Amino acid sequence: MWHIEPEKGPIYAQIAAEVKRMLARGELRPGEKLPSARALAEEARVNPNTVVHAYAELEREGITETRRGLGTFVREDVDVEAIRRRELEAAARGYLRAVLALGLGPDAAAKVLSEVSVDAG
Amino acid sequence: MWHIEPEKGPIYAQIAAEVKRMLARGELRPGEKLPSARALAEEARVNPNTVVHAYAELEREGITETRRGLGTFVREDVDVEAIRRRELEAAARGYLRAVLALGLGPDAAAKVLSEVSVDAG
DNA sequence: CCGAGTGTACTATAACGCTAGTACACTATG
DNA sequence: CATAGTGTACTAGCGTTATAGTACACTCGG
Repeated sequence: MWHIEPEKGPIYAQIAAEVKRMLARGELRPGEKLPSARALAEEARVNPNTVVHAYAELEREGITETRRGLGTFVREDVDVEAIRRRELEAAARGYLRAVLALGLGPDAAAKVLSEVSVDAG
Repeated sequence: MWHIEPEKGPIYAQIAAEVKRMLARGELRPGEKLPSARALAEEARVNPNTVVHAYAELEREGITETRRGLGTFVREDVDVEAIRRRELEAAARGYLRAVLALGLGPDAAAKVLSEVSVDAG
């Protein structure tokens, strides 16, 4: 679950993104407690400071709240659907931008998308 | 043309990617000379060393060749279509992976793609 | 031969992300 | 009160990326 790829950008950002994805998938719900910074750091083989950084980022975005001595929790009032939509559209825009930058159009974007698979190759 | 966004990953990687995109779009052809490191550095408001780094990366990938005292050139034998295809599929796979990570399927990926536009929002 | 343009090779500095380690404050539970 | 679990706040060091500056080697054209 908490597997980190050091090659793909800042670790703290990956952790924050994974939390958002878990919310979008329903594996994490409003009000639920996230793993403690120390626990998640150990599980993901990462420095506790890095997890703290990730949690701070999530709090900055209004997704979590931190209760000193208690832990970090998903806020009760998060709009999960909005988060999913936002992440989804950001990914789609990024893809579309990349395709246009290659001099091709939305049609090509859709076509290639239907042809690829996620595994290597 | 050579506008760099410091927020989006290593500058040298952005420069290398832009060269590949120009190849894919036909704005740069096999045998053509790239701007000198110093010239491109000035135009992109970037350090010459950074451009050298980018060109070295392109050479490592077999896309360019460097002739000392002359400049850096696109190799005559580059397969432009292969580069375009590779970049395109990499983008598509990245998008698809992101959508699947959100707990949705290829159908949703296609649907959202058809709805978004590249400009903000 | 000379000069301009080019790539190459260094040194040094700085910011950022990450790691490592330590100490302290707060909360709940026994 | 004592303890365990938690968040918070530091200091220090490392590697990568980028900047700045300098010097040198090569190629071409005049």
